[in-house]
Formats: sequence, structure tokens, C-alpha cells
Amino acid sequence: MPAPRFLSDKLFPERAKRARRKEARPGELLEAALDLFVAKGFAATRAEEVAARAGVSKGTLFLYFPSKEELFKAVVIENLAGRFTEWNAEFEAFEGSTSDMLRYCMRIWWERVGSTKASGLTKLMLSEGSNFPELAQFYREEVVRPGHALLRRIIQRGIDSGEFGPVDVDHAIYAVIAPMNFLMLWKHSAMVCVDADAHIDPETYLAIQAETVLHGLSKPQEAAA
Amino acid sequence: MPAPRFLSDKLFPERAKRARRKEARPGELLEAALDLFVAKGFAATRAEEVAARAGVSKGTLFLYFPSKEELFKAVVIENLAGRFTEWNAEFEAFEGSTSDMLRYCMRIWWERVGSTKASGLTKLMLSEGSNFPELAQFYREEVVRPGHALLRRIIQRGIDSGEFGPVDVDHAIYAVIAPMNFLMLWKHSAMVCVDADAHIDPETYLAIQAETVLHGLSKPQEAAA
Amino acid sequence: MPAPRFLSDKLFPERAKRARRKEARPGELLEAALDLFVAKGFAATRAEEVAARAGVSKGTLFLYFPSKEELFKAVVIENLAGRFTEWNAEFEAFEGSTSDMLRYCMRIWWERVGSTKASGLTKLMLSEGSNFPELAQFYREEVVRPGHALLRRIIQRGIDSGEFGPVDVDHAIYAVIAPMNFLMLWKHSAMVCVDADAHIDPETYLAIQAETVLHGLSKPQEAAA
Amino acid sequence: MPAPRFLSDKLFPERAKRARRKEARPGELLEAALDLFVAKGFAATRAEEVAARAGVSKGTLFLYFPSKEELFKAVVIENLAGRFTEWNAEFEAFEGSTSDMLRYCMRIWWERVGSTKASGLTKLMLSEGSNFPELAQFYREEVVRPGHALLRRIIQRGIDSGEFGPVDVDHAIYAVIAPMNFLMLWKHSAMVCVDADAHIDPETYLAIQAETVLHGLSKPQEAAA
DNA sequence: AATGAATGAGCTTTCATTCAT
DNA sequence: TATGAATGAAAGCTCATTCAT
Repeated sequence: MPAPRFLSDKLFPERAKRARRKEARPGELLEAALDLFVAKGFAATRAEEVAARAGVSKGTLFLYFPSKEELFKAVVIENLAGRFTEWNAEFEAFEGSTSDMLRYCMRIWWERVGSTKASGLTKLMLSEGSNFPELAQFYREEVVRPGHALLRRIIQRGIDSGEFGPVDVDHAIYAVIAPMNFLMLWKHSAMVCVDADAHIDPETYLAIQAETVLHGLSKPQEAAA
Repeated sequence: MPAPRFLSDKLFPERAKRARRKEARPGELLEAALDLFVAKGFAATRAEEVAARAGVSKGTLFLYFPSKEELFKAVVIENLAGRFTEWNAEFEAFEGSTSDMLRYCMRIWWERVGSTKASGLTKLMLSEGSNFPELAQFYREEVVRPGHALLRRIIQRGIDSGEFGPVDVDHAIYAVIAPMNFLMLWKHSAMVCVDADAHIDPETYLAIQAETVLHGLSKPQEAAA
Repeated sequence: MPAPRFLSDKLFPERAKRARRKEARPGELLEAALDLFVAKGFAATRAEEVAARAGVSKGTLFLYFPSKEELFKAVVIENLAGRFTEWNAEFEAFEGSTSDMLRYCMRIWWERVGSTKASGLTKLMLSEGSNFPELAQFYREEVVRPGHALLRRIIQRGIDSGEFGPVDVDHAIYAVIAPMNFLMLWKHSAMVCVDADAHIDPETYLAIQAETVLHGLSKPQEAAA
Repeated sequence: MPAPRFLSDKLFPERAKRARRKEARPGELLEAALDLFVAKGFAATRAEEVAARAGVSKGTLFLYFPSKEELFKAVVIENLAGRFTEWNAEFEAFEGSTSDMLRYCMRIWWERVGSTKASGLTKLMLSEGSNFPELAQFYREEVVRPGHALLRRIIQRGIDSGEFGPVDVDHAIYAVIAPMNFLMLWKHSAMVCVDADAHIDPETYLAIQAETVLHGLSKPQEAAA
């Protein structure tokens, strides 16, 4: 029996199990699925196409994933949900001011998620979530909730340490997430833009937003609306 | 109780009802279609469902619209494309500064489009446009292009009158559209928002964005990025 | 109560009734139906198209003809089946040799049927009869059988009068019908001919065939195979 | 009992059965399709019926043929179009007089096409070609044209060798094809024949027609009309 | 573990027929 | 008598899923 890779695996054995089962599955399938889901959406992606892109037969796909929905969940785990253990650990280990932590958080988010195909999963949930309630539920539970929880802990750390004022934490979370969402949506909205392709520089944009948020969080001020 | 539209309606109330019924049919279908397209997307909306929601049978839908795609186009025309003549006229008639015109433009856009179901059509094109190239093409041609053209004329008016500096018009258009798009996408993202979602006040948000844009357009400055 | 138009109406009152009901129906519908049935076949002809071509609404068509099949039957009666009363009468009244009668029969058939759209009905039954057994049955009963009967009587007259030898009447009937069928099929087979449009002259062809048949029927000879 | 086609079939009889099964599938479907198309026509043949007759489900049919039209084309290729290479080769190898070649041609045509279900395809194109222009086009291109080309070469051979006079080749082709077409149409007209239908003996009929045609083609005469 | 042939529910679209007006 | 809006059964085709090999 292999040892749990993360401390948290002991605390959340079910999540750990899922993570390990995931490992046993061919990464090619997950990668192919990510590509196609992001490019074409959930409903419009055909199982056979995923298999073909991964270089296996249709049957093999269903050998590893009992259904298209489970395949999608696995993709979400692989690219988003399954990383929170690591991200949380990084947060636990972080040394420095909470302001720096928040700046780092937003920058690293762009690097690891926003700028990657993984952000397409969020856009996908936005678009098709209402048609696949179980997926939406899963996504909320496994991505949105841990994401909010992580931010909550960061902000709480700042409040506890006296760096931040006694802000409404929920509003603060929102203030952080809003620009991230904006960037993600922007990145995946090639369709509505026609001629004027003015480019946002995401890193700069996020850095500015980070400062704005931090300004709102700082001791004597109110939370940003 | 609304008055009968025709005198004869009083004399032959039953015929009138039937005539109005026939007249009303396309409208009822378009409304049902708008609701469902916005709620479930194009591909996931079944023709029969639209018909049922409009209170008619499957066959009747195809009596009025030759295909699902044509139904969608009709919905787009009814709710977006077909309104540009009116909007353009309003622009021609506008008296006042171009700054006010732009403020009015953004405010009225939220009132008439952004806050209505119609904005769901834009979100839909974003999600599914790539799967239905003909629809995407139609949408670009009939909605995006006239929309950009309208904004272009507004901005050009400001430049010509000396109110605005010699900005890059395409960038300026983009700066106006960006917050609109963001609001729309936000509005339709209920699925990803979980617990503590502080709500943006769209009117305020847009007003602030308008001022930001106008600041960037003002005489001695560069266009907003 | 109007008097029966033909003597035979008394003998076959049901047929007479059908013939009279036919009269009450708008000829435009029957004509439009004939055109379309011949041009496009039975299955491929849409009821609405027939109505439109006749200048009435779809509902009106079904007011006169309870179904598409009944419409077809009426067309067959109008153009073929219903004429046998008249043709039989003409035969009864014919004065002259049976050879001349047969020559006249074939010539007049081309004039009144073979060269007209009515011959398309026969081709139609050939093509689609097997898909519409009731129509095929009707056609056999109302067109093929009376047609054969008429020929049978002609040939029998020749035998009785001593003009023809004691031929096998069925074979003789066949010998007369074969060239007619050939011409009809030929006329409606534009599709298989590509470049070589060699033309048959139907009148000449039929005249020659008539002589051949008569040669076969003549006193000291055997029937043609 | 036929021998297994491959050695390995003996070693792995089940795999062999399955492999042959997959190999056999298209053939079974094509045969079922031929039967039904000939019996009921193209439009009236339902895809599911074809599948059922071949002992598979609806889905399987579309696994092998992307559409009903393509299925029909495949049937035409299998039974007519695809055989011209063989027939042309036979013609190239033929040793003997061109008259014999033409006699052989007509006889063998009856044996291989006219008397088989394949001839129903020609009748089908006649009936329904105008409703399915793409199929008609395909049939003309892949069946009518090569057929005419083959006959043209035969006749030209006779002219070149001096056996035939300098006839109009197109008319000559037509003179050969006419009796073939007639026989085919006759064969498929069971529906209009009622009681006493003396049967043509196709072999004899064709032999006689062949002599007639050859008479028309012979040196000192004009082409047959 | 891997395959891919086979399935069948589900969707869009057509059209003969009905019926309220 | 005439209309034409409304119906719904039926047909072609797709694709997630199963299962014998």
C-alpha cells in the first residue's frame, strides 16, 4: 500500500483515493478530454473524438471512465480540484506578509490556471452548467468551494494579523475573484470580438487589481464593492 | 383589459381572437425560444420544448420557422439585430454632448439589453458559436457589426466635435464594450457563484466604467487600454 | 334527379354514381393532381402542392377528396377508367371491318391516351404500384380489366365474323397492348437516355405494329407470340 | 461446406467468425438494400427496414454507410457501376466477329443484369430519379455513361473492321439499348399485368432484336431507326 | 487490459389530415 | 363552401454506452 502523498490525504481519505485512482488512468485521455471540452464544450465533445485524440479506442475510454460525465469530473479534478491540496499546503508554508501572499496568489493563479487550458473549464461550467446540474454541483463543491475557502483563510490571516481591517470577508473574496473571472471570460470570448482586438496584458491587469483590492482591505478602509 | 385593436373585433369576437392568435403565434414562439435558448443553450434546446412552452405542437413551430437555426436567427433579430434601426435613429436625433451620449448609450444598453434575457443570446454565441458557424456568422454580421458601427459613429462624433482627442477608434470601441460584455457574462454565471456572492450593481458599475472610458477619451489624453 | 348519361349507367349504377360525383368536383384539382402525380409520382406529390396549383387551399382539397389515395383514384377515373363507357359505346357503334376497328383503336389510343399526360398514370402505377396495393388493385380493376375486356370484345368480333382465325384471345390482347406499353414507357423514360436521343415516331410505330398484329390474327395464321 | 479462407480461421474459429462477420456486414446490408430498393423504391424504403432485413439495428447501417443516399450509391456500384472494369476487360479480350460480340453482349447482359434484381435499379432511377437529382446524376455518370461507352467501342470496332457500315453510332447504341430497357421495364411491371399475360421469353426476344439491330448495322445498309 | 462492432434512445424535420372559424 | 392553423406519426441520422472477443 503506497503512502499518501500529502498530509491532507489522511484527513480526507476519499479525496486522496480519487486522486490516486486518477493517477492510474491514462493521462492522454485526460489531456485529450481537456483539449476538446475546452474547445467544443461538454455536450458537443464526442467520446469517440476524445478516444481518438488520445490514441485509444472508444471502448478503452469507457474502461477508465464509466461515463462522459465522470470523464469530465476527472478532468476537473486533474486540472483544478485535485490541486487544492498542493495549493493549500503552499499557503500553509507561506512566509511573508498577507499582502504579498495575496499578490502571489493572484499572480500564480494566472500562471497555473488563468493562462492555461484549465481556465476553459470554468468558462465551460458557465456556459453549460445549467444543462448538467450534476456537473455544476460537482464543480461548485470541488472547485468553487475550496477556492473560496483558500481565499477566506488568506484574508482571515490578514485580518488576524492586523494587516487588514475588519472587512466583510465574503465581499473581499469576491473582490479578488472578480478580476480573475473577468480575465478568464475575456480569454475565451474570441467569438464576440470582431475587428478591435485590443489586448489586455493579464499580468499587469492582475497586478493593478491586486493593489486595488489590497487598498480596499487595508486597515482603515472599507471592503471594495 | 386592452381594447380590441380593430372595430370588427367587437362584431366578430371569435374571428378576432383567432386572427390575433395567428398573428401572435410567432411572437409567442419567439418568446418561448428566447427563454429556452438563454436557459439551456442552442444545442440543448429541443424544438418540441419550445413549441410546448408556446402552447403549440411540434409541427406548429415548423409552420412558422423552417428550422431550429432559422428560429434562432429570428430570436436574434427580434431581440437584438432588429433594433438597430431604432437605436441608430435615436443616436441621430440625440442632442447634447458626445460624453452624455456615451453615458446614455451605456445606461440605456443595460436597461434594454444587458439586464434583459436578450443578453443571454450574446453569452450563448460565446459558448456555442464555434459549434454553429452559420449562426456565429449571422450574429457577427447582424449584431456585432452594427453595434460596433454605432459606437464608432458616436466616438467619431466626439472626435470631430473636438470633445475627444484623436484616439484609436477601435480601441475606444473596445473600451466601451468590455464592461458591457463583462456584466453580461457575470449576469449569466449564476452557476459558478456559490455562497457569498456580493452582487455588482450594474448601473453603478457601468456609470463608473463610463467615466473611466470618457477620461481616456478626453482631449489631451491617450485612448484607454 | 338527372337522367343517366349513358346506357351503361343503368347497368352499372355504382360506376355511374362515381362518375357523376366526379363531375361535381373541381376539375382544377383533378388537373393539378394529374400534372403533379405524373411529374413527381404519387408519394412525392404533396397534397398542398396540388391544392396550390389548383388555386385552392389545402383544406378544400380534402373537402372534395377524403384522402390523397381517393384523389388519385379520381384522377384515374377522370382520365382513364371513366372513359371506358364512352369508348365502349364507340366500339358498339363502330361500322366497318374489325381490322379497321383495331387499327382505329390503336391510333385513337395514342391520340387520346398515349400521347397525353394520362399515360403517365400507367407509368406511375408501374413504378409505385407495389407501395400502394390498394391503388394498384383499383387500377387493375378499373383500367386494366376494362381495357382488356374491350380488346377482347374487338378480337372476338373478328373471330366471330370470320375475319380472324381461331386465335388464343389472351395472346392476341397481349400482342396489341405490348407496343402501347412500350411507347408509354419510352415516353416517360427520359432519365435513362443520355446522349442518344433517337426518336421513335409513335404513329408510324403503332401503325406498323398494328399491321404486324393483324397479320398474326389473319385467318390462316397462328397468333403472334 | 466452404473451406475457411484463412489458415488462422481454424486456429481461432470464433475470432474468425467475428472477423468474417464484420467483413460480411456491408455485403449483407447491400443485399438487403438491393432487395428493398428494388421492391419498394428509394423513398419508400426505410433505413431501419434495410437494417432489420440484414439482421442488424438501425445504428449499424449508418456505421457502414453514412446516409441512405450513400447506401444506394453503394448498391449501384456493387451491382452495376463496379462491374464495368470486368466487362470492359472481357470486351478487350473478345476474339471473334463484332456481330458475335454484340450478340454475346446482349445475351450476357440479360444473364447478368436484366434477369437479376440489379435491373430493378434502372427501373428505380426511371421512377424516382427526378426526385433525387444527386442519385440520378450519379447513376448517369457511373452506369449510363460507361454502358454507352462500352457499346460505342463495340460498334466502332465493327465499323473499323468493315463489318458494319458507317452508321451513326449514337443511333446504333440506342437501337441496342432500347430492347434491353423494354425488357427491364416489362419485367418489373407485374403490377399492371392482370390475368392473361402471355410472357415474353427474354432470351428469344433479345436474340431476335440482336439480329434486327445487326441487320441495320450491316455494311450496305443504313442505321436502324 | 483493449478493442470496435453493435445498439437504440433521442432529436430534427416532413406532411397527410383535421377542425374551428 | 372554404380556409389555413394545428396536429402528430414517422423517418433519417447521431452518439453515449455495452459487450463479445
